[in-house]
Amino acid sequence: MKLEEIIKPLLSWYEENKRDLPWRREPTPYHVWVSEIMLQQTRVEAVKGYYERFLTALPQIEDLAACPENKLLKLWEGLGYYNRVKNMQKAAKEIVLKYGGELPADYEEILELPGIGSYTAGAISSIAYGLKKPAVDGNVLRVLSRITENGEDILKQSVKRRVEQELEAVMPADRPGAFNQSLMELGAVVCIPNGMAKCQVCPVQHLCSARAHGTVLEYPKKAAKKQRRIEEKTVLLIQNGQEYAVCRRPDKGLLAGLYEFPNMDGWLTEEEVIRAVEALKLMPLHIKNAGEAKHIFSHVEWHMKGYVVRVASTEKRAGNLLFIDKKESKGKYPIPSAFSAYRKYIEED
DNA sequence: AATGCGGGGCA
DNA sequence: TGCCCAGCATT
Repeated sequence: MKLEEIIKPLLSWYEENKRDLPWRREPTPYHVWVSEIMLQQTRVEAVKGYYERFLTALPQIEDLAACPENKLLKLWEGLGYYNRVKNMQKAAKEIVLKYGGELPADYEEILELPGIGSYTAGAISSIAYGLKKPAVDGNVLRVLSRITENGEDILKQSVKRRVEQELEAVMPADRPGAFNQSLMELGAVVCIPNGMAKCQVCPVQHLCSARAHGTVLEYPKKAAKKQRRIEEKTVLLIQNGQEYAVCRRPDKGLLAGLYEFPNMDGWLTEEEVIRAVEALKLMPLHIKNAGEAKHIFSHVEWHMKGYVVRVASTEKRAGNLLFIDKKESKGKYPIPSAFSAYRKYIEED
């Protein structure tokens, strides 16, 4: 099978079957960029709402460059991988300074921007600028590994690099964006990752080696993942009248720069919690169990026990704690989904 | 080359 | 529960 045989059937199929997605309506470089960053390791359905809200709040690259960080993270709250949006703002500032507020129409220059790797650079180059550059993501690697029955580990960088070279050599110069999207679209709706691939409706089924041999479900091959570690935490919902305590996480590492409820490593007893609160120069009045919760990240699990602690204090700050008003703070502080089980304790009554 | 980085949907 | 998702940066 020659790789270029897939081009015509894929393009025809794509024109007939492509989904109506928000970022396909007006594919300006900025729009394509925002959508591609949001779509990194994130499903289309999860992105749709965020995409519309983000562009309504920040319609131009200049708006993104000038946005305060808390507002920026708030727009991303719940989407995950928060470095994506921080890098996007860094890039926006560079674009304003160096390129007059427009993304450069050049693959290598786009690739230099923070948060943009070969996939995203290829997607922007091909979809927004019509440049002949491949956009090889997980979908593309899966589809091609099945068509060619290639048993190499698609997580290896070397495999991705070779696929990029092979595609660039054969992809159509007149419709690079449609070609790239046709491969991804096929992976998303036909040659799907979980469950049964819909080979009966596949436009390249006659070219697919795995289909011919009944081995579709054996591809793609991937190396086994490392096991997650487990962390036990005690989460405090510290209430002082109409205010509750939050603190900002460090600038590096997990959930960097987001806000959280004060918490400590390990499971503390009520007595230990009382003493910990006193150590913060707060006077505990009452403590109540807030139950257990679990949150799973890709590389770690949090097993949390929560306590509601009512305190007496006139301080706005205690240590690195920040007491914020239940009403006034509404929508201001980005708090990750890991704490969603405990939000109800600090919402308005 | 290996690891860190979120969150949710689905088999 | 485990797997995967329109990946990238850092080490």
